Amino acid sequence: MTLHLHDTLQGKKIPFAPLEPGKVTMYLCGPTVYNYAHIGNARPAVVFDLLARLLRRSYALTFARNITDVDDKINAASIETGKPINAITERFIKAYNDDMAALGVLPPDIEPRATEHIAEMVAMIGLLIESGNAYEADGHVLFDVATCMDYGQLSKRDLREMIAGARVEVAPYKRAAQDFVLWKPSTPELPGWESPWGRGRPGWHIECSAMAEKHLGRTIDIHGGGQDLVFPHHENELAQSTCAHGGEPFARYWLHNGFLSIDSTKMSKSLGNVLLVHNMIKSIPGEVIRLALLSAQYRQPLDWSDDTIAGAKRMLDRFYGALRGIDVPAAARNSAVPNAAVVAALEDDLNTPKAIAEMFNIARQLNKQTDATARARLAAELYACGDLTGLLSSDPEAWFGGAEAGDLAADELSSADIENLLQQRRDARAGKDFAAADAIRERLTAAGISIEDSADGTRWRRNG
RNA sequence: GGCUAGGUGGCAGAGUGGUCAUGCAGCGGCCUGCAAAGCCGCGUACGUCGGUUCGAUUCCGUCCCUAGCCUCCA
Repeated sequence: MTLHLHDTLQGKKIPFAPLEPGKVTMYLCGPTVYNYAHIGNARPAVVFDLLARLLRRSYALTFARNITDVDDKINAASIETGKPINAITERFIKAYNDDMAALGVLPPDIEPRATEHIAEMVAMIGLLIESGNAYEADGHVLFDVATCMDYGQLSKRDLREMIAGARVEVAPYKRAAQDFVLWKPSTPELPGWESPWGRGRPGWHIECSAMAEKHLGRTIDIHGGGQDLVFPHHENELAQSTCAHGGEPFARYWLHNGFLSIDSTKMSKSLGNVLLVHNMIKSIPGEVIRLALLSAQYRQPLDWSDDTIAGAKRMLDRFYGALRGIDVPAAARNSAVPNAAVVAALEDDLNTPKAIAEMFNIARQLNKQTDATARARLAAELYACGDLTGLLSSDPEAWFGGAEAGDLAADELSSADIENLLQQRRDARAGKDFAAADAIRERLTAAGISIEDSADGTRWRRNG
Protein backbone atom coordinates (compact mmCIF):
# COMPACT_ATOMS: atom_id res chain seq x y z
CA MET A 1 0.00 0.00 0.00
CA THR A 2 1.41 3.33 -0.98
CA LEU A 3 0.38 6.57 0.60
CA HIS A 4 -2.96 7.89 -0.62
CA LEU A 5 -4.24 11.33 0.30
CA HIS A 6 -7.52 13.09 -0.30
CA ASP A 7 -6.91 16.16 -2.43
CA THR A 8 -9.46 18.94 -2.04
CA LEU A 9 -8.75 20.29 -5.53
CA GLN A 10 -9.51 17.00 -7.26
CA GLY A 11 -12.12 16.11 -4.67
CA LYS A 12 -10.91 12.55 -4.27
CA LYS A 13 -8.33 10.28 -2.73
CA ILE A 14 -5.28 9.90 -4.96
CA PRO A 15 -1.87 8.22 -4.73
CA PHE A 16 0.84 10.45 -3.35
CA ALA A 17 4.09 11.02 -5.19
CA PRO A 18 6.33 14.00 -4.44
CA LEU A 19 7.53 16.43 -7.07
CA GLU A 20 11.13 15.46 -6.41
CA PRO A 21 11.74 11.81 -5.63
CA GLY A 22 12.63 11.27 -2.01
CA LYS A 23 11.77 14.81 -0.93
CA VAL A 24 8.51 16.26 0.32
CA THR A 25 7.58 19.82 1.11
CA MET A 26 4.58 20.56 3.31
CA TYR A 27 3.06 23.85 4.44
CA LEU A 28 0.47 24.18 7.16
CA CYS A 29 -1.35 27.38 8.03
CA GLY A 30 -0.44 27.99 11.64
CA PRO A 31 -1.88 30.19 14.35
CA THR A 32 -2.65 33.87 14.41
CA VAL A 33 -1.10 34.69 17.74
CA TYR A 34 -3.55 36.94 19.57
CA ASN A 35 -4.92 34.41 22.05
CA TYR A 36 -4.41 30.90 23.38
CA ALA A 37 -5.06 28.04 20.98
CA HIS A 38 -8.40 26.30 21.40
CA ILE A 39 -9.12 22.63 20.83
CA GLY A 40 -10.25 23.36 17.28
CA ASN A 41 -6.87 24.94 16.52
CA ALA A 42 -5.21 21.84 17.88
CA ARG A 43 -6.82 19.50 15.40
CA PRO A 44 -4.83 20.51 12.29
CA ALA A 45 -1.64 20.75 14.36
CA VAL A 46 -2.09 17.16 15.55
CA VAL A 47 -3.30 15.81 12.21
CA PHE A 48 -0.46 17.28 10.20
CA ASP A 49 2.04 16.29 12.87
CA LEU A 50 0.87 12.74 12.33
CA LEU A 51 1.22 13.12 8.58
CA ALA A 52 4.72 14.55 9.08
CA ARG A 53 5.69 11.54 11.20
CA LEU A 54 4.35 9.21 8.53
CA LEU A 55 6.09 11.05 5.68
CA ARG A 56 9.43 11.06 7.49
CA ARG A 57 9.43 7.27 7.37
CA SER A 58 9.85 7.40 3.61
CA TYR A 59 10.95 10.90 2.65
CA ALA A 60 13.20 13.77 3.55
CA LEU A 61 10.44 16.10 4.67
CA THR A 62 10.59 19.86 4.96
CA PHE A 63 7.60 20.92 7.02
CA ALA A 64 6.78 24.59 7.47
CA ARG A 65 4.07 25.86 9.78
CA ASN A 66 3.78 29.61 9.79
CA ILE A 67 2.96 32.09 12.48
CA THR A 68 0.72 34.98 11.57
CA ASP A 69 2.01 37.77 13.78
CA VAL A 70 0.64 40.72 11.88
CA ASP A 71 -3.12 40.83 11.78
CA ASP A 72 -5.94 43.17 12.67
CA LYS A 73 -7.07 40.86 15.46
CA ILE A 74 -3.65 41.26 17.05
CA ASN A 75 -3.87 45.03 16.63
CA ALA A 76 -7.26 44.98 18.29
CA ALA A 77 -5.91 42.91 21.19
CA SER A 78 -3.07 45.40 21.61
CA ILE A 79 -5.41 48.37 21.74
CA GLU A 80 -7.75 46.56 24.08
CA THR A 81 -5.08 45.49 26.55
CA GLY A 82 -2.70 48.39 26.12
CA LYS A 83 0.17 45.99 25.63
CA PRO A 84 2.65 46.32 22.78
CA ILE A 85 2.07 44.08 19.83
CA ASN A 86 5.27 42.11 20.11
CA ALA A 87 4.57 41.38 23.78
CA ILE A 88 1.29 39.81 22.75
CA THR A 89 2.68 37.84 19.85
CA GLU A 90 5.72 36.57 21.74
CA ARG A 91 3.58 35.46 24.63
CA PHE A 92 1.14 33.51 22.49
CA ILE A 93 3.78 32.03 20.21
CA LYS A 94 5.37 30.49 23.27
CA ALA A 95 2.01 29.40 24.65
CA TYR A 96 1.08 27.83 21.31
CA ASN A 97 4.29 25.85 21.09
CA ASP A 98 4.05 24.73 24.71
CA ASP A 99 0.43 23.65 24.27
CA MET A 100 1.13 21.76 21.07
CA ALA A 101 4.15 20.06 22.63
CA ALA A 102 1.85 18.84 25.40
CA LEU A 103 -0.24 17.18 22.69
CA GLY A 104 2.79 15.40 21.29
CA VAL A 105 3.12 17.75 18.32
CA LEU A 106 6.75 17.82 17.22
CA PRO A 107 8.16 21.19 16.14
CA PRO A 108 7.99 21.79 12.39
CA ASP A 109 11.26 22.18 10.50
CA ILE A 110 10.54 25.83 9.82
CA GLU A 111 8.27 28.21 11.68
CA PRO A 112 8.28 31.35 9.55
CA ARG A 113 6.80 34.55 10.93
CA ALA A 114 4.90 36.94 8.74
CA THR A 115 6.66 40.02 10.11
CA GLU A 116 10.00 38.59 9.00
CA HIS A 117 8.83 38.16 5.39
CA ILE A 118 7.45 41.58 4.53
CA ALA A 119 10.07 42.06 1.79
CA GLU A 120 9.02 38.82 0.11
CA MET A 121 5.38 39.86 0.28
CA VAL A 122 6.11 43.27 -1.21
CA ALA A 123 8.08 41.60 -3.99
CA MET A 124 5.27 39.19 -4.78
CA ILE A 125 2.70 41.98 -4.80
CA GLY A 126 4.96 43.89 -7.18
CA LEU A 127 5.02 40.92 -9.53
CA LEU A 128 1.25 40.67 -9.44
CA ILE A 129 0.88 44.33 -10.37
CA GLU A 130 3.36 43.89 -13.22
CA SER A 131 1.53 40.88 -14.53
CA GLY A 132 -1.75 42.76 -14.46
CA ASN A 133 -3.29 40.57 -11.79
CA ALA A 134 -3.36 43.28 -9.15
CA TYR A 135 -4.04 47.01 -9.02
CA GLU A 136 -3.38 49.87 -6.69
CA ALA A 137 -6.30 51.91 -5.49
CA ASP A 138 -6.53 54.48 -2.74
CA GLY A 139 -3.43 53.23 -0.90
CA HIS A 140 -4.53 49.64 -1.19
CA VAL A 141 -3.33 46.95 -3.52
CA LEU A 142 -6.03 44.53 -4.58
CA PHE A 143 -5.97 41.24 -6.39
CA ASP A 144 -8.06 41.44 -9.55
CA VAL A 145 -9.96 38.19 -9.37
CA ALA A 146 -11.45 38.66 -12.84
CA THR A 147 -7.95 38.16 -14.32
CA CYS A 148 -7.67 34.71 -12.83
CA MET A 149 -9.58 32.31 -15.04
CA ASP A 150 -9.48 29.39 -12.64
CA TYR A 151 -10.54 31.33 -9.57
CA GLY A 152 -12.96 29.21 -7.54
CA GLN A 153 -11.48 25.88 -8.59
CA LEU A 154 -10.39 24.87 -5.10
CA SER A 155 -13.58 25.79 -3.27
CA LYS A 156 -15.76 24.68 -6.21
CA ARG A 157 -17.33 28.08 -6.43
CA ASP A 158 -18.67 29.83 -9.46
CA LEU A 159 -17.35 33.35 -9.77
CA ARG A 160 -20.57 34.68 -11.29
CA GLU A 161 -22.56 33.38 -8.36
CA MET A 162 -20.16 34.99 -5.94
CA ILE A 163 -20.63 38.32 -7.62
CA ALA A 164 -24.38 37.93 -7.63
CA GLY A 165 -24.42 36.77 -4.02
CA ALA A 166 -22.15 39.42 -2.59
CA ARG A 167 -23.64 40.28 0.76
CA VAL A 168 -21.07 42.68 2.02
CA GLU A 169 -20.94 46.31 1.12
CA VAL A 170 -18.25 46.70 -1.48
CA ALA A 171 -15.44 49.04 -0.60
CA PRO A 172 -15.46 51.94 -3.06
CA TYR A 173 -11.86 51.41 -4.17
CA LYS A 174 -12.52 47.86 -5.36
CA ARG A 175 -13.09 47.13 -9.03
CA ALA A 176 -15.18 44.11 -8.10
CA ALA A 177 -16.68 42.76 -4.89
CA GLN A 178 -14.62 39.58 -4.91
CA ASP A 179 -11.27 41.37 -5.20
CA PHE A 180 -9.23 40.92 -2.05
CA VAL A 181 -6.58 42.96 -0.33
CA LEU A 182 -2.87 42.29 -0.84
CA TRP A 183 -1.67 45.45 0.88
CA LYS A 184 -3.47 48.03 2.95
CA PRO A 185 -2.43 51.37 4.39
CA SER A 186 -1.62 51.70 8.07
CA THR A 187 -2.39 54.71 10.17
CA PRO A 188 0.59 55.92 12.27
CA GLU A 189 -0.48 54.02 15.38
CA LEU A 190 -0.81 50.72 13.52
CA PRO A 191 2.12 48.49 12.58
CA GLY A 192 3.30 49.27 9.09
CA TRP A 193 6.17 48.94 6.66
CA GLU A 194 7.29 51.20 3.88
CA SER A 195 6.36 49.97 0.43
CA PRO A 196 5.99 51.30 -3.12
CA TRP A 197 2.35 51.96 -2.19
CA GLY A 198 3.10 53.82 1.01
CA ARG A 199 3.36 52.73 4.60
CA GLY A 200 1.11 49.79 5.21
CA ARG A 201 0.72 46.14 6.10
CA PRO A 202 0.03 42.97 4.15
CA GLY A 203 -3.29 41.23 3.69
CA TRP A 204 -3.61 37.85 5.31
CA HIS A 205 -3.53 35.68 2.20
CA ILE A 206 -0.32 37.03 0.70
CA GLU A 207 1.58 36.12 3.86
CA CYS A 208 1.27 32.41 3.30
CA SER A 209 1.98 32.61 -0.42
CA ALA A 210 5.20 34.52 0.19
CA MET A 211 6.39 32.36 3.07
CA ALA A 212 5.65 29.12 1.27
CA GLU A 213 7.67 30.25 -1.73
CA LYS A 214 10.56 31.50 0.35
CA HIS A 215 11.03 28.29 2.31
CA LEU A 216 9.58 25.52 0.17
CA GLY A 217 9.78 26.79 -3.41
CA ARG A 218 7.29 27.80 -6.05
CA THR A 219 5.56 24.46 -6.12
CA ILE A 220 4.98 22.68 -2.83
CA ASP A 221 3.83 19.12 -2.42
CA ILE A 222 1.28 19.37 0.37
CA HIS A 223 -0.66 22.34 1.65
CA GLY A 224 -2.82 21.79 4.70
CA GLY A 225 -5.24 23.57 6.95
CA GLY A 226 -8.71 23.53 8.37
CA GLN A 227 -11.70 23.12 6.11
CA ASP A 228 -12.78 26.68 6.76
CA LEU A 229 -9.60 27.93 5.13
CA VAL A 230 -10.55 26.49 1.75
CA PHE A 231 -12.42 29.68 1.02
CA PRO A 232 -11.29 32.34 0.85
CA HIS A 233 -7.80 31.87 2.29
CA HIS A 234 -6.50 28.97 0.22
CA GLU A 235 -8.43 29.92 -2.88
CA ASN A 236 -6.71 33.29 -2.71
CA GLU A 237 -3.29 31.85 -1.98
CA LEU A 238 -3.70 29.57 -4.95
CA ALA A 239 -4.67 32.47 -7.22
CA GLN A 240 -1.83 34.75 -6.02
CA SER A 241 0.92 32.18 -6.17
CA THR A 242 -0.13 30.74 -9.50
CA CYS A 243 -0.40 34.19 -11.11
CA ALA A 244 2.85 35.41 -9.56
CA HIS A 245 4.63 32.31 -10.83
CA GLY A 246 3.48 32.49 -14.42
CA GLY A 247 1.03 29.64 -14.07
CA GLU A 248 3.31 27.17 -12.30
CA PRO A 249 1.33 24.90 -9.96
CA PHE A 250 1.27 26.07 -6.35
CA ALA A 251 0.37 23.04 -4.25
CA ARG A 252 0.14 19.52 -5.60
CA TYR A 253 -2.02 18.13 -2.79
CA TRP A 254 -4.49 20.17 -0.78
CA LEU A 255 -5.49 18.62 2.53
CA HIS A 256 -8.18 19.96 4.84
CA ASN A 257 -9.26 18.69 8.21
CA GLY A 258 -12.90 18.67 9.26
CA PHE A 259 -14.43 20.91 11.87
CA LEU A 260 -14.71 20.27 15.54
CA SER A 261 -17.88 21.05 17.45
CA ILE A 262 -18.48 21.19 21.19
CA ASP A 263 -21.47 19.24 22.48
CA SER A 264 -22.96 19.38 18.99
CA THR A 265 -22.74 23.15 18.78
CA LYS A 266 -20.30 25.43 17.12
CA MET A 267 -17.54 26.67 19.32
CA SER A 268 -17.82 30.42 19.72
CA LYS A 269 -16.98 33.09 22.19
CA SER A 270 -20.57 34.23 22.41
CA LEU A 271 -21.67 30.78 23.54
CA GLY A 272 -18.83 30.66 26.02
CA ASN A 273 -17.84 27.15 24.96
CA VAL A 274 -14.36 27.82 23.65
CA LEU A 275 -12.05 25.18 25.11
CA LEU A 276 -8.48 26.40 25.38
CA VAL A 277 -5.78 23.76 25.20
CA HIS A 278 -3.83 25.80 27.74
CA ASN A 279 -6.54 25.10 30.32
CA MET A 280 -7.43 21.58 29.26
CA ILE A 281 -3.92 20.23 29.76
CA LYS A 282 -4.04 21.25 33.41
CA SER A 283 -6.41 18.39 34.13
CA ILE A 284 -6.29 16.11 31.09
CA PRO A 285 -3.19 14.25 29.94
CA GLY A 286 -2.02 15.54 26.57
CA GLU A 287 -2.10 12.04 25.14
CA VAL A 288 -5.76 11.74 25.99
CA ILE A 289 -6.52 14.90 24.05
CA ARG A 290 -4.36 13.76 21.16
CA LEU A 291 -6.01 10.35 20.96
CA ALA A 292 -9.44 11.95 21.19
CA LEU A 293 -8.54 14.21 18.26
CA LEU A 294 -7.35 11.21 16.28
CA SER A 295 -10.33 9.02 17.15
CA ALA A 296 -12.15 10.23 14.07
CA GLN A 297 -10.63 10.34 10.59
CA TYR A 298 -9.29 13.84 10.05
CA ARG A 299 -11.72 14.85 7.32
CA GLN A 300 -14.77 13.89 9.35
CA PRO A 301 -16.47 16.30 11.68
CA LEU A 302 -15.63 15.62 15.30
CA ASP A 303 -17.94 16.42 18.15
CA TRP A 304 -16.09 17.10 21.38
CA SER A 305 -17.67 16.32 24.73
CA ASP A 306 -16.79 14.90 28.12
CA ASP A 307 -17.51 11.47 26.66
CA THR A 308 -14.90 12.01 23.96
CA ILE A 309 -12.27 12.62 26.60
CA ALA A 310 -13.44 9.78 28.84
CA GLY A 311 -13.43 7.40 25.89
CA ALA A 312 -9.90 8.33 24.90
CA LYS A 313 -8.76 7.92 28.49
CA ARG A 314 -10.22 4.41 28.62
CA MET A 315 -8.53 3.48 25.38
CA LEU A 316 -5.15 4.58 26.70
CA ASP A 317 -5.82 2.70 29.95
CA ARG A 318 -6.26 -0.41 27.86
CA PHE A 319 -3.04 0.16 25.94
CA TYR A 320 -1.02 0.95 29.02
CA GLY A 321 -2.64 -1.93 30.86
CA ALA A 322 -1.38 -4.29 28.20
CA LEU A 323 2.09 -2.76 28.30
CA ARG A 324 2.31 -2.67 32.08
CA GLY A 325 4.92 -4.80 33.69
CA ILE A 326 6.68 -5.73 30.47
CA ASP A 327 10.39 -5.15 30.33
CA VAL A 328 11.27 -4.12 26.79
CA PRO A 329 15.04 -3.99 26.25
CA ALA A 330 16.16 -0.66 24.79
CA ALA A 331 17.67 -2.40 21.78
CA ALA A 332 14.39 -4.17 21.04
CA ARG A 333 12.47 -0.99 21.43
CA ASN A 334 14.74 1.00 19.16
CA SER A 335 14.81 -1.58 16.42
CA ALA A 336 11.08 -2.32 16.46
CA VAL A 337 9.06 -1.31 13.46
CA PRO A 338 5.39 -0.36 13.59
CA ASN A 339 2.84 -2.99 12.73
CA ALA A 340 2.26 -3.20 8.97
CA ALA A 341 -1.52 -3.01 9.30
CA VAL A 342 -1.20 0.17 11.35
CA VAL A 343 1.08 1.75 8.75
CA ALA A 344 -1.23 0.66 5.95
CA ALA A 345 -4.21 2.24 7.71
CA LEU A 346 -2.37 5.53 8.13
CA GLU A 347 -1.19 5.45 4.54
CA ASP A 348 -4.83 5.24 3.51
CA ASP A 349 -5.46 8.97 3.94
CA LEU A 350 -4.62 8.86 7.65
CA ASN A 351 -7.29 6.38 8.66
CA THR A 352 -6.56 6.79 12.35
CA PRO A 353 -9.61 4.88 13.65
CA LYS A 354 -8.48 1.88 11.65
CA ALA A 355 -4.90 2.30 12.83
CA ILE A 356 -6.03 2.50 16.44
CA ALA A 357 -8.18 -0.61 15.96
CA GLU A 358 -5.11 -2.44 14.67
CA MET A 359 -3.17 -1.29 17.71
CA PHE A 360 -5.89 -2.80 19.89
CA ASN A 361 -5.39 -6.07 18.06
CA ILE A 362 -1.75 -5.99 19.13
CA ALA A 363 -2.82 -5.18 22.69
CA ARG A 364 -5.13 -8.21 22.74
CA GLN A 365 -2.38 -10.50 21.45
CA LEU A 366 -0.15 -9.06 24.11
CA ASN A 367 -2.67 -9.78 26.87
CA LYS A 368 -3.06 -13.35 25.67
CA GLN A 369 0.62 -14.05 25.19
CA THR A 370 2.40 -15.74 28.10
CA ASP A 371 5.88 -16.15 26.66
CA ALA A 372 8.08 -13.34 27.95
CA THR A 373 10.13 -12.98 24.78
CA ALA A 374 7.05 -12.84 22.61
CA ARG A 375 5.46 -10.35 24.98
CA ALA A 376 8.51 -8.09 24.80
CA ARG A 377 8.44 -8.27 21.01
CA LEU A 378 4.74 -7.39 20.84
CA ALA A 379 5.23 -4.58 23.33
CA ALA A 380 8.10 -3.17 21.27
CA GLU A 381 5.89 -3.32 18.20
CA LEU A 382 3.10 -1.50 20.01
CA TYR A 383 5.51 1.15 21.25
CA ALA A 384 6.74 1.64 17.69
CA CYS A 385 3.14 2.24 16.63
CA GLY A 386 2.95 4.74 19.47
CA ASP A 387 6.03 6.55 18.21
CA LEU A 388 4.45 6.77 14.77
CA THR A 389 1.15 8.10 16.06
CA GLY A 390 2.60 10.25 18.83
CA LEU A 391 1.02 8.15 21.57
CA LEU A 392 2.18 5.80 24.34
CA SER A 393 5.12 7.98 25.26
CA SER A 394 4.51 7.58 28.99
CA ASP A 395 5.83 4.89 31.27
CA PRO A 396 2.91 2.56 32.07
CA GLU A 397 3.60 2.67 35.79
CA ALA A 398 3.64 6.45 35.74
CA TRP A 399 0.44 6.43 33.69
CA PHE A 400 -1.46 4.51 36.34
CA GLY A 401 0.35 6.15 39.22
CA GLY A 402 -1.13 9.50 38.33
CA ALA A 403 -0.41 12.46 40.56
CA GLU A 404 2.46 12.05 43.02
CA ALA A 405 3.36 13.59 46.34
CA GLY A 406 3.87 17.15 45.15
CA ASP A 407 0.48 17.60 43.54
CA LEU A 408 -1.67 15.31 45.64
CA ALA A 409 -4.94 16.71 46.86
CA ALA A 410 -5.58 16.55 50.58
CA ASP A 411 -7.84 13.51 50.31
CA GLU A 412 -5.47 11.56 48.06
CA LEU A 413 -3.19 8.78 49.17
CA SER A 414 0.49 8.78 48.33
CA SER A 415 2.15 5.80 46.73
CA ALA A 416 3.73 4.95 50.07
CA ASP A 417 0.33 5.07 51.79
CA ILE A 418 -1.08 2.78 49.16
CA GLU A 419 1.79 0.31 49.38
CA ASN A 420 1.43 0.30 53.13
CA LEU A 421 -2.28 -0.52 52.90
CA LEU A 422 -1.62 -3.18 50.32
CA GLN A 423 0.90 -4.81 52.64
CA GLN A 424 -1.70 -4.86 55.40
CA ARG A 425 -4.17 -6.39 52.97
CA ARG A 426 -1.60 -8.98 51.93
CA ASP A 427 -1.15 -9.99 55.55
CA ALA A 428 -4.90 -10.19 56.07
CA ARG A 429 -5.33 -12.36 53.01
CA ALA A 430 -2.49 -14.60 54.08
CA GLY A 431 -4.37 -15.10 57.32
CA LYS A 432 -7.63 -15.72 55.42
CA ASP A 433 -9.11 -12.65 57.06
CA PHE A 434 -10.99 -11.62 53.94
CA ALA A 435 -13.26 -9.23 55.76
CA ALA A 436 -10.26 -7.14 56.78
CA ALA A 437 -8.75 -7.45 53.30
CA ASP A 438 -11.97 -6.27 51.68
CA ALA A 439 -12.25 -3.37 54.10
CA ILE A 440 -8.84 -2.16 52.95
CA ARG A 441 -9.85 -2.56 49.34
CA GLU A 442 -12.99 -0.55 49.95
CA ARG A 443 -10.97 2.16 51.57
CA LEU A 444 -8.70 2.31 48.54
CA THR A 445 -11.68 2.31 46.19
CA ALA A 446 -13.14 5.23 48.10
CA ALA A 447 -9.82 7.03 47.58
CA GLY A 448 -10.01 6.45 43.82
CA ILE A 449 -7.58 3.54 43.77
CA SER A 450 -8.47 0.26 42.13
CA ILE A 451 -6.37 -2.81 42.64
CA GLU A 452 -5.63 -5.88 40.58
CA ASP A 453 -4.41 -9.12 42.12
CA SER A 454 -2.32 -11.41 40.02
CA ALA A 455 0.11 -14.25 40.43
CA ASP A 456 2.92 -11.70 40.53
CA GLY A 457 1.37 -9.70 43.32
CA THR A 458 -1.03 -6.80 43.54
CA ARG A 459 -0.86 -3.73 41.35
CA TRP A 460 -2.90 -0.59 41.70
CA ARG A 461 -4.03 2.34 39.58
CA ARG A 462 -5.51 5.71 40.16
CA ASN A 463 -8.89 6.10 38.49
CA GLY A 464 -10.14 9.10 36.57
C1' G B 1 -30.68 29.97 -2.07
C1' G B 2 -25.61 27.97 -3.91
C1' C B 3 -21.30 24.81 -2.94
C1' U B 4 -18.98 20.75 -0.14
C1' A B 5 -19.19 16.82 3.25
C1' G B 6 -22.09 13.38 6.07
C1' G B 7 -26.41 10.16 7.88
C1' U B 8 -23.66 2.72 10.47
C1' G B 9 -25.73 -1.32 16.52
C1' G B 10 -26.89 2.10 23.61
C1' C B 11 -22.46 5.67 22.56
C1' A B 12 -17.99 6.77 19.66
C1' G B 13 -16.32 5.32 14.99
C1' A B 14 -13.94 2.31 10.53
C1' G B 15 -15.32 -0.50 6.42
C1' U B 16 -17.36 -3.65 2.54
C1' G B 17 -21.53 -5.79 -3.43
C1' G B 18 -22.54 -12.06 -0.52
C1' U B 19 -17.78 -14.72 6.94
C1' C B 20 -14.93 -10.42 11.78
C1' A B 21 -14.03 -3.58 12.39
C1' U B 22 -12.30 -1.60 16.91
C1' G B 23 -13.08 0.85 21.76
C1' C B 24 -16.60 2.04 25.63
C1' A B 25 -21.23 0.46 27.89
C1' G B 26 -24.47 -4.21 28.47
C1' C B 27 -25.23 -9.67 28.91
C1' G B 28 -23.20 -14.91 29.66
C1' G B 29 -18.81 -17.82 30.75
C1' C B 30 -13.51 -18.57 32.42
C1' C B 31 -10.04 -16.80 35.98
C1' U B 32 -10.32 -14.89 41.35
C1' G B 33 -11.46 -16.23 48.50
C1' C B 34 -14.64 -12.19 46.42
C1' A B 35 -13.35 -8.40 43.08
C1' A B 36 -10.49 -5.79 39.45
C1' A B 37 -7.66 -6.47 35.14
C1' G B 38 -7.52 -10.03 31.32
C1' C B 39 -9.42 -13.94 28.09
C1' C B 40 -13.70 -16.42 25.38
C1' G B 41 -18.65 -15.79 23.60
C1' C B 42 -23.33 -12.81 22.59
C1' G B 43 -26.41 -8.55 20.27
C1' U B 44 -30.59 -9.92 13.08
C1' A B 45 -26.36 -1.63 12.84
C1' C B 46 -26.23 0.42 8.31
C1' G B 47 -31.80 7.77 7.19
C1' U B 48 -36.35 7.39 3.22
C1' C B 49 -38.47 5.60 -1.21
C1' G B 50 -37.33 3.50 -5.77
C1' G B 51 -33.69 1.29 -9.45
C1' U B 52 -29.47 -2.00 -11.13
C1' U B 53 -28.12 -7.08 -9.39
C1' C B 54 -28.84 -13.96 -8.24
C1' G B 55 -27.80 -10.75 -3.94
C1' A B 56 -26.92 -3.67 -1.63
C1' U B 57 -25.56 -0.92 4.33
C1' U B 58 -21.98 -0.90 0.14
C1' C B 59 -23.49 1.12 -6.97
C1' C B 60 -27.42 4.75 -9.32
C1' G B 61 -31.56 8.18 -8.66
C1' U B 62 -35.51 10.68 -5.38
C1' C B 63 -36.66 12.59 -0.90
C1' C B 64 -35.73 13.79 4.35
C1' C B 65 -32.24 15.32 7.95
C1' U B 66 -27.39 17.22 9.86
C1' A B 67 -22.79 19.98 9.58
C1' G B 68 -19.26 23.38 7.36
C1' C B 69 -18.46 27.23 3.82
C1' C B 70 -20.59 31.45 0.87
C1' U B 71 -18.42 37.31 6.22
C1' C B 72 -13.09 37.00 10.67
C1' C B 73 -12.53 31.68 11.91
C1' A B 74 -8.48 25.45 12.37
